[in-house]
Amino acid sequence: MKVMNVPTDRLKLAKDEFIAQWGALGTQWGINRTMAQIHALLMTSPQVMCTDEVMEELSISRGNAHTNLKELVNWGLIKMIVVKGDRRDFYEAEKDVWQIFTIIARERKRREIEPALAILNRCVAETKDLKSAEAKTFHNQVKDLEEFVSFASKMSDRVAGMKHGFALQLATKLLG
Amino acid sequence: MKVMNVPTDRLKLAKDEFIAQWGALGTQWGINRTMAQIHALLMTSPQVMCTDEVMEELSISRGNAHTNLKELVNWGLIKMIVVKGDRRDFYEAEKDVWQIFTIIARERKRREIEPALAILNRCVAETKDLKSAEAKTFHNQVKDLEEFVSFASKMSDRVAGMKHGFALQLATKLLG
DNA sequence: CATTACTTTCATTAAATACTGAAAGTTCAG
DNA sequence: CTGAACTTTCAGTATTTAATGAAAGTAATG
Repeated sequence: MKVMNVPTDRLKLAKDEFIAQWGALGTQWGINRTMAQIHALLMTSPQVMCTDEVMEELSISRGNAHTNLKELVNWGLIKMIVVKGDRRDFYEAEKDVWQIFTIIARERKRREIEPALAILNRCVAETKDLKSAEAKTFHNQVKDLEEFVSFASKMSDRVAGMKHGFALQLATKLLG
Repeated sequence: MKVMNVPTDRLKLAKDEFIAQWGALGTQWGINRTMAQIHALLMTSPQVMCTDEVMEELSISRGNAHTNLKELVNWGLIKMIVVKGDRRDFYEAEKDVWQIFTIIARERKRREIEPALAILNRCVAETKDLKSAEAKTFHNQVKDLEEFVSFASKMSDRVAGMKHGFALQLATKLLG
């Protein structure tokens, strides 16, 4: 095996650390460990990678690599790349942080906010005409929640739809 | 058993639906089902409730109820209430949606953003002085992430620290 | 059309997470 | 003190979620 020079070795250590920790974080985020690790790996890889390289690098099975690569493609966080003259599928991560942010925001909205809104709307509608004090408490609370979540949802669209520069400008004003 | 009138029955149905669905949603949010259900139950309850009432209502064990009530108190989403002349602990949920939002934002920041920042900072520092092209790619990507996450963290503080009215005003301008 | 080089699926196994219920702990009243 | 009424803990169990690896599928090549 090739003896690595010091800088490369330190890079490898930092990268492995990053991948491992990002994976652990993923679980906090409701994303599975492997998916987060693959994302970290591809995001910091200067080249596109094929399935076998990912398997090798992370010591995971083919099925696992495949499932999670597909899921990342689904989210839009990575793209499949065809290299001509090569049958293998290669993958490349989106690297622009603002893009990554908008993709994650969109996906979280779809998975977390929209179902919540659906439930809230239904519960508001189902109790609109009830007259008891208890029913009114319930109805009002759910309506407040519904209004807030609906509002948050619109805000999220608005912010994620901005160009990076504009968002930054707005935010700077806000922080200033 | 008492025969319920129609409105009460419809309320019960809506409430059960709300609790069940909110619980299911909780799992998407990385919160466990029971914790989300208890939260939904207390948030829409006109009165404070004791452990046994929660157990009864949700058909869960004492241990489970206890653990999750504690966790909700920890988050600050519910408060323990002492009723004098009664040894039992009662619980009451925070009902103001803006308060709920700021509590959840704070908690998510603590659990999701801060650990991420710690890792990113470390990886940036560890690769600052490496010279290879690959190291530079890694360093730059991680630095971009670090800057973005740090920025998002500050934004989150700023927004969650606002008074509801002010946030609303700002947001209205943004949406308008 | 048969071989090769890959991708995809899926039944099984493993790991992580949540729940139960009984036992131990605490507090207070008599 | 003692017992009653409640809270807290935790070992064991159940449920849920993720990973494996082998088998099946697909498509390009000669």
